[in-house]
Amino acid sequence: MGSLGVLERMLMDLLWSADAPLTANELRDALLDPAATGAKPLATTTVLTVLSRLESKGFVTRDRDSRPHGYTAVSSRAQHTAELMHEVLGTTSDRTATLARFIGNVSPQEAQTLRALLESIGPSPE
Amino acid sequence: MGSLGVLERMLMDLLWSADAPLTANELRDALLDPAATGAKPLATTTVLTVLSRLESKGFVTRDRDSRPHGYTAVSSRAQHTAELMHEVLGTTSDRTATLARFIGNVSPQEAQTLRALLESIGPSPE
DNA sequence: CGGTTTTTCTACGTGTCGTAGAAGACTACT
DNA sequence: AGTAGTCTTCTACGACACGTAGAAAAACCG
Repeated sequence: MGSLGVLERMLMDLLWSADAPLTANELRDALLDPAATGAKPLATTTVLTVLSRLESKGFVTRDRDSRPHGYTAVSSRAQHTAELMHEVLGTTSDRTATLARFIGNVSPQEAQTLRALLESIGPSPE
Repeated sequence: MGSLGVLERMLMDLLWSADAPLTANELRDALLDPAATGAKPLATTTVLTVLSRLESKGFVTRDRDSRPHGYTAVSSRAQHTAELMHEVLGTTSDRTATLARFIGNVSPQEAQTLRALLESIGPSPE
């Protein structure tokens, strides 16, 4: 599946949370900031390599003109996750049954959220 | 993620479609049946190895008493897929936004299905 | 008991990912 | 423009998951 490794995932999380392009060094530093709980410093090249892989997988774009290349997530975290969910859903032939199990496990609040979302998409035909 | 390899997936598909436990040889044969389009025969041991891995991952159980061990999927395909979807959903912090994107991409028919399912789970207030 | 079938153990090749050094390209400052 | 510093690319290696399967051990059947 189009899943991500651990480091890849951490970088994507940072890029998703950022509202502007980030450079490799900014990302490397950001990986140490929070708590620094046993966080070992990564080589910049490590970050660069992973960013390249993410680029070739289509998850990030880089601005090749600005010199410290700025990296940006292609789609939002929500978008990406939703796509993954659809991908997973697509692996089954029994979509309705799957959705039933899926719905059967959401919290009441989320059920409410879903109802609202379905309303907004296309008002329920009475 | 708890995803499966190609062969693992094919075996799970067979087990999910079966209503009775299958043996390794039955599974190996089943992998050739359909079309046989470039399907190369697998060694029985290959199937056994993968089944063992699937067992240790908790996806199948085997009946160790009957002699050609009978293998059975632990949960239905729908159940498994739904769990995967929840797993994916759990990787985001922004669950509502993710659900919004998810709902935004379902077909109208499926939206209808979802409405019905949400109704049955707990009638919409009002 | 002996042959056949089944299971377990072990292993190897490939692909992906984390990791990073070395070399090359680019920027900036003097 | 030249040199020092920074950034990127190239290349590589170890670890792990998975597809693949042989060899050996265990169990079954006649």
